[in-house]
Amino acid sequence: MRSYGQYCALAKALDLVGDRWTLLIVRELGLRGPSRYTDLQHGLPGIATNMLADRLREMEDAGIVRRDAAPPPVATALFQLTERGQELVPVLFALGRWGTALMGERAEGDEFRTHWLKYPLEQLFADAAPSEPPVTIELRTGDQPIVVEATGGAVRTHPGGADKPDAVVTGEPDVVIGLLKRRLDLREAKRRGLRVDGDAKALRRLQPLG
Amino acid sequence: MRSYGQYCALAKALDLVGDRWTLLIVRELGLRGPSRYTDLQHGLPGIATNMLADRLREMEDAGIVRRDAAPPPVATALFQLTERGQELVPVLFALGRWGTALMGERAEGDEFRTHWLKYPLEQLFADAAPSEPPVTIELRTGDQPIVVEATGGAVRTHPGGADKPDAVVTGEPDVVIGLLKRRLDLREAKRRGLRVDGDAKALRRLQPLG
DNA sequence: CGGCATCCTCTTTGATACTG
DNA sequence: CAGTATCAAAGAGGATGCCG
Repeated sequence: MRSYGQYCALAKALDLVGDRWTLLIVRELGLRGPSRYTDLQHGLPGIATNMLADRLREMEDAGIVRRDAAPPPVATALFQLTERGQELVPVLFALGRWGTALMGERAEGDEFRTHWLKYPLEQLFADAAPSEPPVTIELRTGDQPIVVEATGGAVRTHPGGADKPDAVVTGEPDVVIGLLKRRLDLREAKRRGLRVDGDAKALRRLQPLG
Repeated sequence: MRSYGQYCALAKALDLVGDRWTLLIVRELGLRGPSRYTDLQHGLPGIATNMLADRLREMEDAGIVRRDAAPPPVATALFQLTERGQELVPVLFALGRWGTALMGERAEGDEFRTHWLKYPLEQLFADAAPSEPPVTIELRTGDQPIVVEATGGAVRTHPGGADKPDAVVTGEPDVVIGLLKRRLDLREAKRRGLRVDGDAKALRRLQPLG
């Protein structure tokens, strides 16, 4: 990106991260930690392969990304955020929070990856009953399942299936999100193809913030 | 901007505000309030006139900007942020804070406008002596003077000259900023052409945060 | 003068094919 | 797997013209 040529902190920040795709690459690296090139491509549907290569090089030059040779069994390059790059995560939170208002119906053709839910779930929800025993909810709604845990006041997630979940929620991403954010009630969500197995009351532990 | 086509809050936000210049236009409108087209141009050195017109139209469609006909004596259009647009201000703060680390020497050819200092001064400084009487400092460093007031724990600014300032600081923007952020001491700043008239100790009231 | 619209050039992006 | 090469399309930048 050509520089804005303005002696202003915001403009200087945009000189480095204002390019198309750059902040989404930061999102991927923030969510996944050290990642292979192909994993990044999978998490960035729609990106052209030369774009990803260009951006990673520029971000390396900007001191946001570091490229390491992976240890022997893997033998491939791994990309990860530098410390300076990690400091961009609060920026993602601020922009993402602003963007949640835009997460209504899923537009036709919109891609979805389950791991994108991590930051929203952990940032924009609280555990409604901090003193109760933890609950575990498995969401099945994208390319892979994700486990959501409400424990001690906070919400944590990790990819994959749960061992003995209190509830399993299956459905389209926009319906699952609509239910969690309480824009849809359970009846309406079910009408839209959602299924809840196990204890539906466990869902009440996920308290939308803001 | 073409959509990323990703059902993700961050991607949806960037669909609306990820275009070149868009966030800087939000900065201007946030700093100035309702503004005329030409005032926006002045605060956005380097923007092409068609760019500004295009972006304002897109931002209007996106619900971020409202265009009003000004009341009779002015008889020109005024642009301002909608409520939704104002909600972007925390995003500017997050990105700007990240960008402050990039505010070292002013690169040759970098433009500067004094009013850009408002958010940094108010967000990134505190009043070091909340219980002391207020102090007023006038900065003369860009296209116009700006008054910085430390009062009751907080820092406030407004454009223009002060009535009876405790101190007046004159110099190049990067030197003034370096002094306030304490990357330069007074001796070094003076060597770089800075002048302080009045009570230099008043400057101690401006306490850099973070 | 304020507020754009047009025209043209140059750069960036995107799609696809190909390679070590 | 991890990119590079190529080419077409879209977007940005700059100059200038127009109109109330």
